[in-house]
Amino acid sequence: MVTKSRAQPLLIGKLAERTGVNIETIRYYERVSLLPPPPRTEGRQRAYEKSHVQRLSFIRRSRELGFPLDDVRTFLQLGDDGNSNCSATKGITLRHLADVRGKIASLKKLDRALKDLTDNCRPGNQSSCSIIDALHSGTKA
Amino acid sequence: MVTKSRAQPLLIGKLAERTGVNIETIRYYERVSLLPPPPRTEGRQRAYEKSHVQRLSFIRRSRELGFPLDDVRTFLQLGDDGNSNCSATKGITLRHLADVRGKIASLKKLDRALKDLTDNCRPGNQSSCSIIDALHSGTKA
DNA sequence: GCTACAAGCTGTAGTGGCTACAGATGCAAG
DNA sequence: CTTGCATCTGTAGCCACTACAGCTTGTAGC
Repeated sequence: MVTKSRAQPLLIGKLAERTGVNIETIRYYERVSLLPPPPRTEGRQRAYEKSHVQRLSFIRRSRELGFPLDDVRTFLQLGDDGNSNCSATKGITLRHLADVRGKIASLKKLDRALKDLTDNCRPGNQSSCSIIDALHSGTKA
Repeated sequence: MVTKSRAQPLLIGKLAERTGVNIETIRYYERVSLLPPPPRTEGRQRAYEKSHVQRLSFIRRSRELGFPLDDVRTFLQLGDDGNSNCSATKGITLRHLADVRGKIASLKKLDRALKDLTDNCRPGNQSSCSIIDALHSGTKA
């Protein structure tokens, strides 16, 4: 068994497997300049290295936290510049948190409205439907 | 003062004003067969009637409740068929409600994770940023 | 009638963040 | 040599709009 002194590059399928990111998505990230174009093999296949695994994992974790790609790009640039400008990062994160909370609030309103609608709906009893009626009349329940 | 025995048709701008739906959106709804093509004036401008106001308001209320256009289309068809099939309507609404609740749940997870991230972040103290660090290392806080 | 200008028209492209092809290569095993 | 999988490029589709370019129609004032 020969021990390799250097890790050899990963083809895109392996990178996808290690990071849990779809192959098509990886190529998409390259196209939109989130992931730098990797070196290629002789046969023009992408040959990734450790740094790509790290960068892509970073992107994936950011996406799992719901950051838009533009924010992820900013995070990456801050990192690349050496100064991971902390207050800028915090600002972005706080804005995103506010956004998430706004979405929760409006979804909760929907939840209540939809619950009212279904609670008042008893199919089979009458010819009309209270949900359809509500949508027609503009009343909330 | 002459009283008109029939309401005269609305041009698209007036319909938009009355229903609160964007003009471009109205034309879009026509294109995707949510709103039937209205008769036209001599100059080929859309001339809407009361029924269009009602139908468009129905769509707007459905959209405010977050129903996808396909669901709205189904609701409208049920109405057009005369039998506003109540159990079908309720089924769609319950599915949508479940969807909304799923979204709330995942946004709440995001909320917690983002809050942890920002709580632990105190800019200015050190050169690195705990948020960026967390995104790199994959820890939750 | 003429001139502005508003309002309407059609058709197309862009948004975000992927995802799904089609059709052409690359590459390793049998 | 062939099979069959992986990868390649480029394009189109998803959702529900929104924005724009470039045109025609309608209206109000002079």
